Parts: sequence; structure tokens; C-alpha cells
Amino acid sequence: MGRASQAQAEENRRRVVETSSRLFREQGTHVSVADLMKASGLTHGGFYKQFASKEALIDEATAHAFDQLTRLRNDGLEQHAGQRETAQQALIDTYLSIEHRDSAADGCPVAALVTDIAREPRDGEARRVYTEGVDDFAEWLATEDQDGITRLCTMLGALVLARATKGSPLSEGILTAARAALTATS
Amino acid sequence: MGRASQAQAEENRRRVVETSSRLFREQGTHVSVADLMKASGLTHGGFYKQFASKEALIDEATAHAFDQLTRLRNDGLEQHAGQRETAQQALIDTYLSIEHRDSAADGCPVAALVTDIAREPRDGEARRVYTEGVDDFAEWLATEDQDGITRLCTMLGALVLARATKGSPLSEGILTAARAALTATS
DNA sequence: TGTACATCAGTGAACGCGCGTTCACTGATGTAC
DNA sequence: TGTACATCAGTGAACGCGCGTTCACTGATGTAC
Repeated sequence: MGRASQAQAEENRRRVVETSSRLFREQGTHVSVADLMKASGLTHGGFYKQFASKEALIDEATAHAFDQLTRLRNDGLEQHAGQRETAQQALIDTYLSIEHRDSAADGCPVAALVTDIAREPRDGEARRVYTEGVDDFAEWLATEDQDGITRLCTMLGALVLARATKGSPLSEGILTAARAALTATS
Repeated sequence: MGRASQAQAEENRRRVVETSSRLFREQGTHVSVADLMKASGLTHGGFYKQFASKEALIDEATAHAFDQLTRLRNDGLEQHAGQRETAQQALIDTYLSIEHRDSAADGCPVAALVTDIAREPRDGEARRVYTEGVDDFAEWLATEDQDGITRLCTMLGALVLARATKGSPLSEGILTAARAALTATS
């Protein structure tokens, strides 16, 4: 193989963060370094040329997922010409869709990482980024009638419950009920 | 050591299920067989005299946690002399308390196991028990004005989010906001 | 611009360790007479 | 009721395997002249 160019190395590093961000959301942060590297098209030996530890990658991948979430929300606002409530309603419908339930890898990191983050070290970077992400999301979801935190709790609760009960008709029922509740009150 | 009596063996088995049910809720189902046995006061070698596999123990421990939850709800109803809405409100306040946030081991399995169950095999016993448990809980929480599923989503979402953001003031804010929302609408 | 050589991204094998599971063994328990 | 012996719950060492991390090596890349 030999040495990769600086541009190639940078591109490889980006791909590892991107891939890990997806696999962590899909399967949890227990995914092994070897699997993450293989999914990125590399061998696992080179991992420590790019990252100090697996923990450091978890921090970066978490930040990456939250950047994506912020971008997605901003795009939504722009698409609805700055109409806050319309953009919120559109995001809620997407959030509580069967597609989102079935593709955690591309989905909301607040929901996908909630348990893994609760078990991360209290002073870690991943937790800091996560908490900040929850705060931002709640602010974005707020209406005149209801605070955004409660709406986020209902959305996230519905999504993780629908994932845990997938295979039973209850799963779709959860999404439908939460969608109805979050449409009626806004 | 030598052979334990039938009564002792039964008692040991019960203790392993009980201990595992707590540790799984606190730390997830990744807790090792050796740790579970040690926490139950036994050595890990004897595990397979009592259980077919770790998977089988997860099934039993999940069922045990849900039995406990059902009992707790029934006790609540009894304590409030069958007054449904009063019992519901009392449970909601306990559910969204800092004590519940900080003691997942004794707490609600719907919240504690939500991610682990989503990653369990689709046709497993643990998933079946979990889904049934969600259904029962939702039914118990229903009011004339609101379906129980949405209330459960908000409660569970708030609890897991409060756990993931623990250490930040946001964590207490989440519990307070959800408590207010679930008191206003009932 | 062309040549000589130091750098270092990526490889693949290895490290100690903990996992779920198996097994030969122990000796008090439970049973048959 | 007392004795002889088969049973089997629990022990502790071992199994193959995958984990996070380390390291000697390769050879194209980047740099100094």
C-alpha cells in the first residue's frame, strides 16, 4: 500500500467519523473499532494514526451527528420560508414516520444515543455535546402554547418505544398516537 | 462446598434473576455472567446448572422486572382506593422524580431496557414481554381526555432524557416540564 | 526541473484481557433399603 | 431409625473468540537541495 497522500488521509479520516456516526446510531457505541474501520474500507491497525482512542472517536462521531441534525432543522426552516410552526409540524411528521423508525443510522442522535450517553462518563465531551443538542432541539420546537422540552420528550419517547416494539402493531400505533397529540396542541 | 439443598438452590436461582433484573436495568444487558453471579454471591461456573444461556436469563429477568411494575401499579391503585386519576397522578409524580432518575435499578423497565430490547432478536421472549408491558402500562395511564400511549411516551422520553443529561441543570428542567404538562392535561 | 531521502498513512500480526460457555471435580443432600 | 450410596448444586480452571490497543514494517508521498 504505502503512504497515503495528505488529501487521501484527510478524506479517510472523515469517512471513519461519518461511518462511525451512522453505525453508533444504528447499533450503539459498542460497535468494535475493527468493524468501524472495515465499514470505512480500511484495516483496523491504522485507527490510532487518526484517533487517540475509541472514546475520542465517539466524541467526534457524536458531534458530527448533532451537526447534521442542526443542519437538517435549518434546512427545514428555510424550505418553509422561515414559517416556524409549519417547519416544526413538517419535522414532527418526519420524526414520527415509519421511515425514521426503521433507519436509526441516518436518524436523530438524541433518540439513537440516549442510553449510550447516559452510560458515558459524566465529564466527557460526548455528554456535553449531547446535552447542548437537547437544549437546542427543545428551543427549536417551542411554541407559544407549549415548551419545546415536553414536545421533544413525547417525540423521542414515541420513537424509541416504536423501535423497541417494532414487529407488533403497537409500534405503528405509538407513532400515530404521538403524531396526533403533537398536531392537536400546536 | 458440596451440594446445596433443593430449597437453597431454588433461593439462589431466584436471587440471580432478581439481581440480574436490577443490574440489567442499571447498566444494560451487556453486564457479564461472571458479574451477575458475583453480585448474587455465587461463582460464575454454576450458572449453566440453572439457566440454558445468558439469553434465557435476560428473558426471565425482563419478565421479573415487568411483574414488579404491574404489582407496583396495582398497589398504587389500591392505596388510592381505586381512584384511577389520583393513582395515575401519584405514579406520574414518582415516575418523573429525581429519585427515579437516579435509581434505574429499581425503576421502570420500559425506560431502562428500551434500547437493549430494540437490539434483541425480533422473535425473542424478552421483546414479547416488553411489548405486552408497554401495552398494559398505556392502558393503565389512559384518561377520558388523552390516550395512555402518548402520556407514556412523554413520561418515558422525559425519564431517559433526564438520565442522559444528568449533571446539567437541564436534567431537572426536563422532569419539571414533563410533570407540569402531564398534570395540566388530566 | 530533477534527484535523494526522510516522513508517515496504512497494513497485518500480535498483546493482555474479559466475554459466554464447558467440564472435571467436590461433598453435602436426598433416597433406597 | 440408621446406614450405604447415587445425585447434583456449586466450584474453579479452562476453551475459543473478539475486544481495544500496540508495533515492526512497507512504500508512495512530500521535501530539501
